[in-house]
Amino acid sequence: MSDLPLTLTEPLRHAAALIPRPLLKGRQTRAAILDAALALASHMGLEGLSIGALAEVTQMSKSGVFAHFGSREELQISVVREYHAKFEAEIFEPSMKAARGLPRLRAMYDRWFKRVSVEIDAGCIYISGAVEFDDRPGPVRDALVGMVQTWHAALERAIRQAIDLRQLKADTDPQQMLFEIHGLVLALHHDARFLRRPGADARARAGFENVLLRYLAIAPAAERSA
Amino acid sequence: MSDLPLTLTEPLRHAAALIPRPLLKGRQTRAAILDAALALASHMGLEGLSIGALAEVTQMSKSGVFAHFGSREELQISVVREYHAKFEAEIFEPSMKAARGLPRLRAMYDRWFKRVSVEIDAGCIYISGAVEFDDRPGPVRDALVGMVQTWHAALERAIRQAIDLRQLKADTDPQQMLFEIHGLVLALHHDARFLRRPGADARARAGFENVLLRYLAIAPAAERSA
DNA sequence: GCAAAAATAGCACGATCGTTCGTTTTCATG
DNA sequence: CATGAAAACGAACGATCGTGCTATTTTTGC
Repeated sequence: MSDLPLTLTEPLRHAAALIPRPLLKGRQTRAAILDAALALASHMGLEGLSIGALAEVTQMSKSGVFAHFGSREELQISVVREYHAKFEAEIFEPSMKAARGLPRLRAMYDRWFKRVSVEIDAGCIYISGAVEFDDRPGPVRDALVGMVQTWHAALERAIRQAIDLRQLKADTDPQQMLFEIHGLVLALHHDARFLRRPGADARARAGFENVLLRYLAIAPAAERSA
Repeated sequence: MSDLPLTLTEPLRHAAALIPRPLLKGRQTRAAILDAALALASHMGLEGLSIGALAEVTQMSKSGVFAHFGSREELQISVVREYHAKFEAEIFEPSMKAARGLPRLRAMYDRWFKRVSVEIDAGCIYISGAVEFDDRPGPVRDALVGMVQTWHAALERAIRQAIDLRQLKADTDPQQMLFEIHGLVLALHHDARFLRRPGADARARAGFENVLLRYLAIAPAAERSA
């Protein structure tokens, strides 16, 4: 029930995994369940996630799985949080090692982009969740919205820094640019996963360069890539 | 079961409604059910569409509703076909009255765009269906893919005509341009319906102009709009 | 209006859903 | 090793799902 503070980053999650403290076995099976739930939700969507199917996959009883979350809704929220944690660890944080401004924005887009297309089989829960819960109020939707906004804010920050560094035109509208970049990722997700059109990732890359071209302060030849 | 030929446009649907021929009452209640199903699927998704809820809404018995389609899957396919018919009638066909090339492309985008954002409450089934069925093989997915491809082909045709008419640069890659435009619509759907961000439609319009700006053969000042 | 046919209702089925409760097993620790 | 707590199980619940059946009602063609 009370599940660590509501912070989006949940910094304690990994710390608790390292220290062999109480680590009451429950926490690690909970993590295992969450792992399976994440995979399941990637294929069936958050709404398609069922406790019965989850119990079968994890070789547990339904009630055993259920006890870890207290309700289906809490399970869904936990899955969203878990996805967010992984997204931050694998997409956001590594990109922060790139230099501020354009290189960092590029790094973010590259990793985001790969997560949506190339990556083996996992569908992006941010995208599928957005469609599933755009009409369905409640805590699951709220959690999803919050985390997507966190990611968008990070992207917008990178854009603003690129403007401040004179890499992008001074009159660039960060939200407009973000909108266009986000559209490319959504189109990639659609074409690659749904239409299964080959070459979608090349078009997403080209699209990014095209967007950049429009907002870039100087000729592309002079740009330095990390 | 056998439900008129498999043609995507189903030209007989309306014709049958006009001629007071057999018009076995079943057809018109079927149409009423389909209407309700369309509204329901717009909110709950195609997977959230249940025969029980549909029976309640239409004030019929479950078996009465069921009899019209023979299976849930066939109901879903019928909903997809119905949506496609409406989409063609309200988006595609009116746009064909615009002049070939750029004006027609603009008309298509405008109507598409309005359908996704402004329009009262109906979520776009092409978009939600794409996410729901990207991982789920079967006839519903096949129907969806076919109809989305039909629409994309129409857009691509308009782009190619604009190239032939020298309105767009000769080296324009139609699929690339389509990809970018499609992304704008998806981003609009996401920002307007999920994030409920105000001004998303303005950004979608601006994005379209930006894409156009890149592929336009001549300076935008010289362009004539219908 | 009558008979044939089509449309709808009523009922029941097996399955699965989320959830509850009481028991049993497993674990962490004195 | 003993003991209390935590974790997992098993069975059952009410609800809803899609889908068969068999009546019953409504519509259609003559």
